[in-house]
Amino acid sequence: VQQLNKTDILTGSLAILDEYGLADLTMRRLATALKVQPGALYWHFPDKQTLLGAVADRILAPLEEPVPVGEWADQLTELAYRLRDALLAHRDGAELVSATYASRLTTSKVREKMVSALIRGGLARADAELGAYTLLYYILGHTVDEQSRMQMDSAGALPDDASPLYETPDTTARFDFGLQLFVSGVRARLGEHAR
Amino acid sequence: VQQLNKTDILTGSLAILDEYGLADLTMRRLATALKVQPGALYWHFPDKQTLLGAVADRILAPLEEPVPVGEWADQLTELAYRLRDALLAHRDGAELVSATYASRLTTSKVREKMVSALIRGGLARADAELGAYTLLYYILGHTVDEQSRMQMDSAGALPDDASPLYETPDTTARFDFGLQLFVSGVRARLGEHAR
DNA sequence: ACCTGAACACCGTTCAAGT
DNA sequence: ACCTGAACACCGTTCAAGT
Repeated sequence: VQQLNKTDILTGSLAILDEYGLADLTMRRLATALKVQPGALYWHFPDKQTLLGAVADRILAPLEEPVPVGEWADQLTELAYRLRDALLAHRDGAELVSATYASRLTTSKVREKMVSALIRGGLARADAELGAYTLLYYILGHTVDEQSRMQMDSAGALPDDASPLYETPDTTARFDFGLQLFVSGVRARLGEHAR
Repeated sequence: VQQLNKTDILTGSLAILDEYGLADLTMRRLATALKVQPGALYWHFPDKQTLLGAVADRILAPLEEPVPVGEWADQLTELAYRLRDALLAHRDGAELVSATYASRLTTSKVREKMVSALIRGGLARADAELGAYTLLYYILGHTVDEQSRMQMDSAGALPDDASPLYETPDTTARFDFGLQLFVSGVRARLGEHAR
């Protein structure tokens, strides 16, 4: 740890994120962890927002992997699961991405891949764009909720086996519900009914 | 403005929100606006989070109004539009609600009304609950995006008539797309095809 | 080019003490 | 019961000055 570079800063950011959460990911704490003065970070990144954007990119890196060929609906489902997995892979990952990716989402690779899948499915370009946004909003919203609940539960140290029975225990099934609802909606729009 | 009460505080909060935005809605600025010391606010609200929660409730108050009788899909559409309108009625309204309502959403009236509509439509209770979440996530995500874009545009003071042509100008139509996609998805799940 | 030292202008929250 | 005064423990950001 002699010469600071962007990669070190991002790695340090993810370490703090995973161990202490988004609220503790401050420029000053990050600087301390990197054994550097707070001002040093500003030589590499213009401001905190930009840094968080770069962290978000790192979190979403697994989505660069090409999705296997197949039916459009399967590809879409695959993309959705990958996105959710990437967000869940880091503490507060969903919150960070949805907070910093608000408008940058427009230029994200995931979105483009979803659009292509929808176009191959038969949607017009304009509809495919709107559809991709719809799915993205759902995935982010659901995952932020799921993750915050997970963390609340583990922090609450639930009284023994009193796990929340009132909820479907299988969060993946819950996620899949909305996902399949979306796919069904697209199918209906395409005039398909079978499957 | 002699004796401070919760209502005054909430009204003052909304005033700051509308005029300066969520970032400027701080306990200290609020106190100054109310001609009071910051500590005074803590006699009425335990912390900022709770205060913001109460502000969110005020923003969503219009949704208490009973929704007219009709087909379930129409009721759902009506609820969705009302929610969006309520969020758009205040600067950063969508952001504030989606940030503070993360888990409180579970106990919101809107959600319950959506659930009832979906049950009347024919979904099982468990599916109706999941469906309501799905719709809610979409509405919040879409509206946060829409509102932030609105504010970026008006701040950017677009070079004359160079309004964003690359996007569907009608944001309501964009919103409706995802909404109808959702309704179609539910219909498909119900085994309906007509309409 | 890259970082330190030190400051600036803020935050949310607490709490004794006043009325 | 309700609020003030004053502090505590933080923030993000800037920038002259050092190497």
